[in-house]
Amino acid sequence: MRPTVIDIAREAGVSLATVDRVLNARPGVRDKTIRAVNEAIDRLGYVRDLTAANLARSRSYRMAVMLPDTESQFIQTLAAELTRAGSLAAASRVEVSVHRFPAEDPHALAAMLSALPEAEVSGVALMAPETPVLRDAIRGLRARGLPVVALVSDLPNTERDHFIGIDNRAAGRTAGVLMGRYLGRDPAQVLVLGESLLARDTIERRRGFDEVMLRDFPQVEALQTLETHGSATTLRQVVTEMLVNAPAVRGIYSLGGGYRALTQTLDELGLSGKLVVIGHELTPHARAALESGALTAVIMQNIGHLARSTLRVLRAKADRAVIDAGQEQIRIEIVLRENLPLSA
Amino acid sequence: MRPTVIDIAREAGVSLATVDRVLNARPGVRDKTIRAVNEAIDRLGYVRDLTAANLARSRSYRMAVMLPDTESQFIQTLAAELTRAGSLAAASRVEVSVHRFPAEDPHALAAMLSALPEAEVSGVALMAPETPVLRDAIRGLRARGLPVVALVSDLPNTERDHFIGIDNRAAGRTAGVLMGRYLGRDPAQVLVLGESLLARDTIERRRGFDEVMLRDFPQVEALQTLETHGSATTLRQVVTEMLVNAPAVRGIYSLGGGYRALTQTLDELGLSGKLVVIGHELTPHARAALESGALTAVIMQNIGHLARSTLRVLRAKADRAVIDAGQEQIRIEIVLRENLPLSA
DNA sequence: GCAAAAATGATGCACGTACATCAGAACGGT
DNA sequence: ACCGTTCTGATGTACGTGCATCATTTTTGC
Repeated sequence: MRPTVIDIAREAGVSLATVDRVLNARPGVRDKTIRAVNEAIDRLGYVRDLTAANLARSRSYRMAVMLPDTESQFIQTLAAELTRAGSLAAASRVEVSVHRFPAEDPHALAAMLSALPEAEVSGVALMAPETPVLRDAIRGLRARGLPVVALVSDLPNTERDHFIGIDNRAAGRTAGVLMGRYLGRDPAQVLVLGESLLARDTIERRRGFDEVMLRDFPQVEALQTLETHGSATTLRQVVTEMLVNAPAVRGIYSLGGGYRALTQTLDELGLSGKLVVIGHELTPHARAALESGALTAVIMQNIGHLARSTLRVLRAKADRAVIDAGQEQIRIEIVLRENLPLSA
Repeated sequence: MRPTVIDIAREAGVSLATVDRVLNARPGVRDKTIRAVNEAIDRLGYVRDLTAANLARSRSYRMAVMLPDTESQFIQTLAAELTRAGSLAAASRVEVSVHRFPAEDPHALAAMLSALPEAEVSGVALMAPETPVLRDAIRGLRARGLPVVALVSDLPNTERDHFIGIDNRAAGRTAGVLMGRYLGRDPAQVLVLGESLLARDTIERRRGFDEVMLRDFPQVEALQTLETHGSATTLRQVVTEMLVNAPAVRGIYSLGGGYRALTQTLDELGLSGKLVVIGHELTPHARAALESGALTAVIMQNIGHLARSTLRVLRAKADRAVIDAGQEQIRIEIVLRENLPLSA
C-alpha cells in the first residue's frame, strides 16, 4: 500500500496536523520538526495524492484565454482545440473560457483583462502583440495573483509566467534551410508572401529565413515580401505578375496561410509541382496541397498540443507545481507528404 | 457551481443510490428510470468528477512495461523516460514497473507475461517482435481483462488494444525524400547502414526508403545495407572501405543509431559535412553531430511523448475511457540543426 | 521562574463519488 | 388480491487530503 499522511505522522512521531502544516508550507513549525517530517517522507517514499488533494481543496480552475478576433484558419483551429481540450479537462475540474478581442485594439484587451472576475478566474492565457498597455495589464493580473501565459507569440518584456509556442525565427530558419537545400546549387529566386508585414510572427519568420539564406545559400535571392492582406485576389495578382516576369523564381515561401489561393494560382499558371513551395501551418488546404504535390513542405506547430499545454501549464502555475519542460515544449514540426499526420 | 450526483438525483426525482446505479451501469434499474436520470444529466451538464471517483474507488494502476534487454541508446532512454513519466504519474495513482526480457527469446517473454500477478497489474505495454508464442500470451492477458498495448513496434496480428509508435515505413519514406531532394538532380549513390538486418523497424525503414528512391529519385542508387552489428570497429571498416572505393557516394542513410562511430569515421576521411547524412533517433551524439554539421537530418519519435502516451493510453483502456487520438499520435519528426529541440 | 509566544496535538467537517446493506415500494403474473 | 420478483430509497462508511478550531505543550525572553 502507498503511504498516506497518517503513515508519515506515525513515522515522524508528530501529529497529522503538523504533517499537514509541513506539506502545505503553513507557518508555525520548527525547522527541526520540518526536517523530521521531510525525512519521514523520504524514508517512506510518500507521494501526495493529487486527486485527493484537489478534491479536498474542492478547487476548480477557470482558465480565461484571450484571442484576437481575426478569422484566420489558425486562430479558429486554436479556439476549437482549446474548447475541446477544455471539455476533456472538465473531468479534472478545469474550465476554459475563450474570449475574443478586437485585433487592433490593445486598450480593449487591457480593459477585458482588468474586468476579469478576480475570484472566479485562476489563470489567463493570451495571444496578443506586446504593447505598453498590455504590459501594465499583465502586471495588474500578476499582482492579483493570477498566472499569465503568453500564447503563440511571446511577450518577453512583460512579467508573463511562461510562453507556449515556438520560436518563429527558428521556424523561419528551418523553412530557409529546406528551401535552400531543395533548390540546389544553381542560382534561383524565391518569392516571399505574407498576409501582413506587421504581425510579429511573420517578421520573425522572415528574419530567420533571410538569416539562413544569406549565410548558407548565397546563390538564392529571397525577394521582398509581397503583402496579400489576406485577400485571395491580391495574392493571385501579385503572384501571377511576379511569376510571369521573373523566370528565375524557383521557390515560394509563404509566411502565413492562404494556401487555397496560392495553389489555385500555381495551377492556373501550370506551375503546380514545379516549384519548391514552403509554408506555415497545416490547414486542411495545406494537407491537400501536400498530398497533391503542389506544396513541398509545411512548418507547423501542433495546435492540439498548444491547447493542451496551455491548460496544463496554467494549472501547474495555479498550483505552484513544477512543469515538465519536455512535455510542454512545442516543437517546430516539418511536414512533408511522407510524414503527414493521420488526423489534425 | 458544477452539478454533482446529488443535483442529478434531485433533478431526476430519484435517490442518490439510483443515480449511482445508472452512472456505473449496475443492474436493477428500470429503463424508464435510466432514461430519466440520463436526461437530468444532460439537462444539468453533469460531468463525473474523475478525481473523486477514483479516490472513492481507491483505485490505483500498476502498469507493466516489457522491453528487450538490448542496451541500445534508444531502449535505455525509453526505459528512463518511462520511469520518469511513472514517477510523475505517481501523484495520480499510477505506478510503472519496467521489466527486461532476453531480446532473442520469445518464450521467456511469454513466461514473464503469464507470470504477471493478475490482481496487481492493470495494464501491459510491450515492445517485442511478433511471434506465435507472443500472440497466445497476449490473448491470455486480454482474456484476463488486462489491456495490452504494443510499443514502438506494432503487433498487428495480435489482439493488442492499441499501438503506440510511428509507422517506420513512413519514417523511411521521409528519410528518403529528404535524401533525394538534398542530393539534387545529379546521379549519386547512397550508403545504407544498419545494426541488424533482422529488426523489424529497420526492415520497414529500408523498405520505405527504397520505395521513395525508386519512385521519385531514379538518379540515386541506394546501395545494399551494410550490417554493423552495433560494433564501432565494423562500422568504421565497412564505411571506410566503401567511401574510398566509391567516389559516387554522396549520401549516407543510417537505419539506426551508431552516430559516434560514424561521425568519427567521416571526420578521419575528411568528409565531415560534405555528405548528406540522415539517421534515426536523436541521441546526444546525434545532437552534437547535427550542431556541427556532420549530420544533416534526423528522423525521430519523441521518446518522452512515447512514454507519457503509453501510460495515458493504458490508463484510459483500464478505465474504459475514450482516448484522445490527436494527443496520442506519435509524430514522425524531422530534426535539422535549425529546429533542434532545446532539451531531450 | 514566570508570563507570553510559539509550536504542536486532537479532532471534525468537507470534497464528490463508490459501494454495500436493508427496508420498502412498485410491478407482473396468476 | 395475492405473491414473489424486480426496482428504488435511505443511509452509512470509505477514499486521502485540506483546512479550521481549540486545547495543550514546549520554547522563548526577561
